[in-house]
Amino acid sequence: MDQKNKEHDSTCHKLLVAAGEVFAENGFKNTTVRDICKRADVNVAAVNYHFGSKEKLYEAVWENSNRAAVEKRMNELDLARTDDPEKRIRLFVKTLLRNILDQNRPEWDFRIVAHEMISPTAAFDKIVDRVIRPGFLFLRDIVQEILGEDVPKEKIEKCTLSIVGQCLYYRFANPVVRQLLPEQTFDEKGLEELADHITEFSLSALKEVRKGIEDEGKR
Amino acid sequence: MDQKNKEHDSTCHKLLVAAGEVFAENGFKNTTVRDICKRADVNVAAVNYHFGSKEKLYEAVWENSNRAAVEKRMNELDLARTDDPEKRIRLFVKTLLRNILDQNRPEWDFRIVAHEMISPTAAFDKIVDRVIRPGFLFLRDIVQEILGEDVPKEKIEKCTLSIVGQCLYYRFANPVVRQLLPEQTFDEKGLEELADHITEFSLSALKEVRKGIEDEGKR
DNA sequence: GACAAATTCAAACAAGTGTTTTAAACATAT
DNA sequence: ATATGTTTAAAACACTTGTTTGAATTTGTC
Repeated sequence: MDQKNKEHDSTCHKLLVAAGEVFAENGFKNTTVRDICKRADVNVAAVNYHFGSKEKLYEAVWENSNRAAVEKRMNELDLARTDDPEKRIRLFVKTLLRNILDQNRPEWDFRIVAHEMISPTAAFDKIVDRVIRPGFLFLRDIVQEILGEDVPKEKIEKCTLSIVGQCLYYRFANPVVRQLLPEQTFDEKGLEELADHITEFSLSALKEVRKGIEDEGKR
Repeated sequence: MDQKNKEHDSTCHKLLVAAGEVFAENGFKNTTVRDICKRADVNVAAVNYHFGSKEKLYEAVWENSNRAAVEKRMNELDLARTDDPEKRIRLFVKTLLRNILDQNRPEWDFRIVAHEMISPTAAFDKIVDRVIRPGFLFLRDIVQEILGEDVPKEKIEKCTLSIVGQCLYYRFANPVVRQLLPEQTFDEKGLEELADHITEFSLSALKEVRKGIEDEGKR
């Protein structure tokens, strides 16, 4: 509502920061405005005064955090425009894993996405259109390039999701992974190894898929 | 608490059924005992009378649904004991997808699991030990068999998660998939195609991984 | 049928929720 | 300095939450 005040310790700004953290931890419904205000060190009434309602604060948090995050991610992806497709996939996987798993950068965007996934709010459509679909299309085009022109659209899309699925599993099922594979770390080294594995696994599969299509073409 | 009453229209039983559905839809925190009781067509006090608390009802729901589900799933898997590894993977993928995606069977177990994933309750450890780990080990052994003895444990585990990751992505990110790929269906035909794709993709990758290991061994 | 135990029910309770109110504190411009 | 509009603060409000109460009803047993 009142977003002109962006100074670093204005009530507005403190609320946006605190709300982002708490929403990410607990989801929309499980978060109380009192929790947010306590963390922001701000009066309870501030939420409704500055944003109108808890819901509008949620939207503002998303709107605000998203702009920067999406921009950054698209920049990371653009870095890889010039390389050959295989290197681009490697970079895509690596930056995706870093974005969703690196514990050093408190990018809680993805935690909010995870919550949205099972109980969507009004923000859901925006999320898909602005952060998920661009990444999907980016990867799809690379897969397309590797598989060639003769591969049906559906196959390309399924292969694309097979790649992102391998990555996102570690985010969505993170507690499971930690219990199943206690020795797996998510520091720089762990992420690197994971990215290498997923890339190798996926490129191997893509290569075979293409071979299969070509053989089919010859018959 | 009082689980001797298992007749199909006892208050206890009605509560367990209704609670399962509502918990699956909304998670633990977002579910109200009044919602549950309304759906069960039962008085509000019944929850506390029969189960002691909302929390104990949640545990009872899990305990109850789980026994049958796990047993069924293990039976499905056992069916594939005799076949060759590739066929076993195909069957594993197919039954997994069916369990988590088939909209005809109201197996809401996985929806509860999804909720547990982002805000775990006390039930989480049981979930991993009783339903997730057995499936993981089952698949891991097949992957082991395909890749051979010389492959390091970590590689085998990563490959295993690459396979289940492809499947579970369609569960966790289901709303995204529906928006990204509107033409993808989850009926019998759609699941079949999906299972075929994931199996083909994964087996291709595994084959290449093994080849890579063997080549490395020769050097 | 009568008695006791188990169960159901409507109502109320205490605690927690988002929001509103009212007044005080603050800033800014004349 | 005064007046005006903006921001903060404490308290209260209306509502929902899980839970409890105590009476009514059903059930089981002799």
